[in-house]
Order: sequence, then C-alpha cells, then structure tokens
Amino acid sequence: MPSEFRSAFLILEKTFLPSTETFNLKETLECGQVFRYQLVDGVYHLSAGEHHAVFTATDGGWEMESTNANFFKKYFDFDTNYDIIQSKVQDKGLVSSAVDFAKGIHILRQDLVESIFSFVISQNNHIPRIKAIIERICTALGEDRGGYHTFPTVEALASKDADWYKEIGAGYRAEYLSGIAKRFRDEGVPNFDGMSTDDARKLLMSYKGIGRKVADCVLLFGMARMDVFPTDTWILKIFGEEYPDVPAEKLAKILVERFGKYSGYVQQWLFYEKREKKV
DNA sequence: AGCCAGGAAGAAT
DNA sequence: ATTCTTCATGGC
Repeated sequence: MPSEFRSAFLILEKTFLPSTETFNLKETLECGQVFRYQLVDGVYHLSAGEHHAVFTATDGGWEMESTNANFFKKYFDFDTNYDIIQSKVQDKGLVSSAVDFAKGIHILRQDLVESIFSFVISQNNHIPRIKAIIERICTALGEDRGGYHTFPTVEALASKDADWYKEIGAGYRAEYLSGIAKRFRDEGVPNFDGMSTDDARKLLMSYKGIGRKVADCVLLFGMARMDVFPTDTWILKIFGEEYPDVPAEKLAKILVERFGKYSGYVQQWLFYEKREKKV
C-alpha cells in the first residue's frame, strides 16, 4: 500500500498502561537504552521499528495511542515478572540501592537492526547527539507514515555510502554504518535464534565497528538476552574500587559470572542510578 | 581551549 | 595477549 494512503488511514489503538512499583514509563524510556523518543509538553512520542506510540499521562498511568498495541505490549516486556527478579538480586552487593532507585525500568525488546545501528552510533558519543543522528537517518531513509518515520529497511540503509553517513553527522562511525548495512544487504541479516550467547557475540563482533560493548548492548536490547553485562565507562566507574584496573572486557565476564541470567537487568538499573546520581 | 561522550580499530609492545 | 593512539562531532 502506498504510504500516502496508509498515513491517511492510520489506525491508532488506545491502551491504558498502569504505573506500578515495577513499571515506570519515564524511567524506562529515559534510562539510555533507547533513543527514538521525545518528550513534548509532558507527552512522550516513541518510534520503534515500524511502529509508533504517543503516551499521555492520566490517573495512575499513561494512555497509549499506538499503531499496534500488541506490538508494544511485547516491546515493553510486560510478560516478565520483575518482582521476582528484583527479589532474587536484591541482596547481591551494590544492587539493593539501584533496585530501589530504578525498579521501574523494564528492558525493552527492540528491533535487531535498529539496535545495531543505534549502539554503533552510541560509541564514544553523547546521548543527545546519538538521538539526533538516528533521527536524521530515519527522516531521510525511513518510510513517512504521517507524523513519524519508520526505521529504514536494510535496502534503504545500504543505499547510502559512507560519505552520506558522514554528512548527516555520524563522524568516523560513517564507515561502520555503511559497511554493516551493505553486508546485511549482501549476506542477509544473520539469524541468531538457537545460537549461544557467546557465538552470537562472536558473529556480531565480526562486523567492523561492533566491539564487545556494542555487541552486548545488541544482545541485551535487540535479542532480549539477559546473560550479558554491557560494560561502559559508567560501569567501570561503579566497579572501579572493587576491581581496580580491570579492563572493560574482562570486567564484563566477571559481572556475568556474578549476576548470571539477571545480568542485563542489573546492569541497566546500576547504569541508570549512576548516571542520575553521578556519585 | 581543552575535555568528554553508553568505544573500537589498528599499531606497537 | 595486553597497552597506546587515533578516530569525527558537538556541548560544556
């Protein structure tokens, strides 16, 4: 269907999202795991993959108007019981204050290719600038659905070369982005289903521009694998006293051994607390 | 002006 | 197998 017709007949579904002890929309969106959202006059606008949603505050929660309510139910991970997870990690050192502070954060189940592009752009970069670069890519290459743009297809992403990505401000990551897009176009996006986390990480890191930390973010946010602990500068600061002079990649392994299948949740809660409190 | 940002590649050791 | 240097860009 041509986009001019689709946008004219765009159907929005209304759903109520209750705010609870273990779900806080603001924290979930603003904790740094996702970049295509905007807060305008108290209203959140979110784009994810080919979908879009608008959140308006109401009594005890948010009214969500979305292009697909079922998609966002899975996207927000409402099928996971966060109470149980939090009670299991509560007593592990360093975690209790973070759980107390950030227990409203859910781990989003994001689109794979979108998460790869997002976190390649995120390397050595500031969050506002990360958001701006992604926004420009979607505006230029995504499908206009009247009010928002979808995340571009692999074909669209691969239609531009490195100088175009440099023009829209990607800096030295431009080569990485065009290279990854073209490899996806030529070889297809790998199917990671049934692959061990270690094998999936190795495959991700075979793409130029994806190192250990970006790979772990993709595994966590793009594949919903919780047995990873993305170790960036903030995580290094948090554990700097406990593990002095341990390099990021080695620390990541230590922390996964420590937090097991809850690593992803714990990482995000610790990360958010550290960035907010900065102490 | 210099430093830093949800790091990674390539070279040097 | 580890450590050092360089890499665009923009806000502070």
